[in-house]
Amino acid sequence: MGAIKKSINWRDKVLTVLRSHNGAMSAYDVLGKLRQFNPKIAPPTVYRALSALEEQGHVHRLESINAFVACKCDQHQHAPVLSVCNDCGLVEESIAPEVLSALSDLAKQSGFSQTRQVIELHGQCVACCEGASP
Amino acid sequence: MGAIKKSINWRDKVLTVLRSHNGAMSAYDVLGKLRQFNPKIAPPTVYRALSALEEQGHVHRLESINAFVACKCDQHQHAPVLSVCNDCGLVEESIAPEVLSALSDLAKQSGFSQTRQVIELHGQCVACCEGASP
DNA sequence: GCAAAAAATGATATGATATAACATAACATG
DNA sequence: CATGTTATGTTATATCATATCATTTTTTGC
Repeated sequence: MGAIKKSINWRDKVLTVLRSHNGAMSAYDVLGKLRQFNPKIAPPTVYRALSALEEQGHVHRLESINAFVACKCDQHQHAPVLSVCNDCGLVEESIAPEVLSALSDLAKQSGFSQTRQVIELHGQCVACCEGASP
Repeated sequence: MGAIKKSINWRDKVLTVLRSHNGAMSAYDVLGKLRQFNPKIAPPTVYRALSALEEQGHVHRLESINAFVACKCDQHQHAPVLSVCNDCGLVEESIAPEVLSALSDLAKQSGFSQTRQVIELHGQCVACCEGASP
């Protein structure tokens, strides 16, 4: 009984924020958005939510730009290839079994026991390619 | 006009420091080492040297751990696969044409014009695999 | 040689990213 | 309710990186 302060589920809010963007967001971008609701929210809260979401596969971290993006397929146990457009910031997520198997072969050859793959491409997305070369 | 350098060449020193380590070093690790010679050296100097070395292909940046490693083959135009041992920190560098071509195929399919590839594996190196499973 | 231009380096400050450490609150369970 | 577990809040700080502008060095053209 009594006035129980219900805890806020930051994971859901973080995920909602990420899903409302096409491109990647930094943790502090997310923090900024969340502060619109609760000005007192601190970085660890966001990072904890992001870590949990990443473990669950709802969010991917873009290692090469220190940013995060909502998973768009929500369906895979495999590492995605993340393609980042230099021009518009769009992030495409691809499942690429052939890339992964080539990596497995490589690892096997050198006896490296891989537990995690980071595969990121930088360049121009279709729209920006076309727009840029008239 | 000879190509003789008279000022301190931090690039060479940074490269020497990196080459003297098997694993990756953070920029500030390198900075620490260089301060043994010149206590006044500042972060931008190190980052500038690292950027130049990376452009020249003498150094690779490990995006997923914010660290740097000396290139061991010094011979390629192609993006390497960098495998980082979680246990001992060793970084292996591999040339993997099949991985790259699988990535090219993928990019072509989606119309993404790739200009840079980041491919990093995390796991256990051979030595640590064997050591860890008696 | 020497001055102007270009490149590299030095120095200060700050921005951006991320986590350690500990406190408090919520919740499940016997 | 006591207890253990997990999530969240809070403070502080660690870590990574660059903007900016001053100074020095190197190159270039004569």
